[in-house]
Amino acid sequence: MRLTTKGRYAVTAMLDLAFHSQVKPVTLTDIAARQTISLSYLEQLFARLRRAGMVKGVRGPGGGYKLCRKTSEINIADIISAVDESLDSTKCGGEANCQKDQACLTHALWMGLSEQIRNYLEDISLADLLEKNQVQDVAKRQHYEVHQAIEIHRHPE
Amino acid sequence: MRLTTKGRYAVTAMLDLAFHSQVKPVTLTDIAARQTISLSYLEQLFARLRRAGMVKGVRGPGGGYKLCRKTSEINIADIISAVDESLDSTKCGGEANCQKDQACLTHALWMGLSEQIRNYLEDISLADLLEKNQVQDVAKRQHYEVHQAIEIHRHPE
DNA sequence: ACTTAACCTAGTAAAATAGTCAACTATTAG
DNA sequence: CTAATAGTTGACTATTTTACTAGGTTAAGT
Repeated sequence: MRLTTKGRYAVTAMLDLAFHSQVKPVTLTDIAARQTISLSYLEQLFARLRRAGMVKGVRGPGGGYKLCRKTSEINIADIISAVDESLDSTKCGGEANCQKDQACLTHALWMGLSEQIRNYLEDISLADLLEKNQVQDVAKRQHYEVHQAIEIHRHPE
Repeated sequence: MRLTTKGRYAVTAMLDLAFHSQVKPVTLTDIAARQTISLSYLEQLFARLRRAGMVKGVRGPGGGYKLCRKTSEINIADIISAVDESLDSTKCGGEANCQKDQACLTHALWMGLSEQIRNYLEDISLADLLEKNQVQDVAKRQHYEVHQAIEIHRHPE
């Protein structure tokens, strides 16, 4: 399991979706605006998330995306796996033949680490994250920030 | 702490160095040949490892690199930190202002994960890895593999 | 019909990764 | 001393991944 910014974008978007889609579907346009991620990049990410069966797209006006499962049944490891092409960190895909049909020196190390990270992230669900007060606070602020985003950048000449 | 192939290369090279440098310094040329990493890429990695005070270069004939500390005092997290420029996985470098001076939604998550991974890797020293039989076996095989690399790929016509 | 928003394709800019090349310096064996 | 060794450095190239843009098509609601 690699850890890059791509997975972070996906988790952030899913968290935003989980928070805002309780009533009706959420458009990618909204997520893009709130999380400052480009719309088309979100489309790419959500195409993968949809193929992985994690979200469902609803077309037409009033449409958007919603979660396929409950927030307590969606864990972070799955989200990252869905958007990350090569989810093995061992180069040989667990085949242990990275180098001339031999296990590479650090093969066991990376397998162990990969498992460790996966275990950690599998135990964290979107629901867990939503429960945390800090996240809710941030999300609320992002909800209303538009109205207050002005009047800051005025410095004396 | 990000996890990419770059860090893996560094750990592999350091492990090779730890194994072979017990008597005399090891040249990057040797490591490059054994681990099939390009010499110049190794030079880049070892330049960073040297600046981080983990290895020492010995010039002239019979020279090469050797470890500055004992294998039991070099952990994997330090190696990865040394070669990886941006060792924070939070985009804002722990400043919690990734987005318009606010903590991003997933800030706490990535901080926790980063710490988790670091803890895991800090507890593993080069000595630990060397002790593992599997690693020693592989290293020995790599020592002698040249003599046996033929006669495999003959299949009946 | 018209709008909305998912869905899809192709391309592209920027960054990180991986590797190359060439010049230079310090060391040491002979 | 000299030549060979091997680290040191910087600039440069190629590839891949990441992030984004532009343009469409399709399905659903009004």
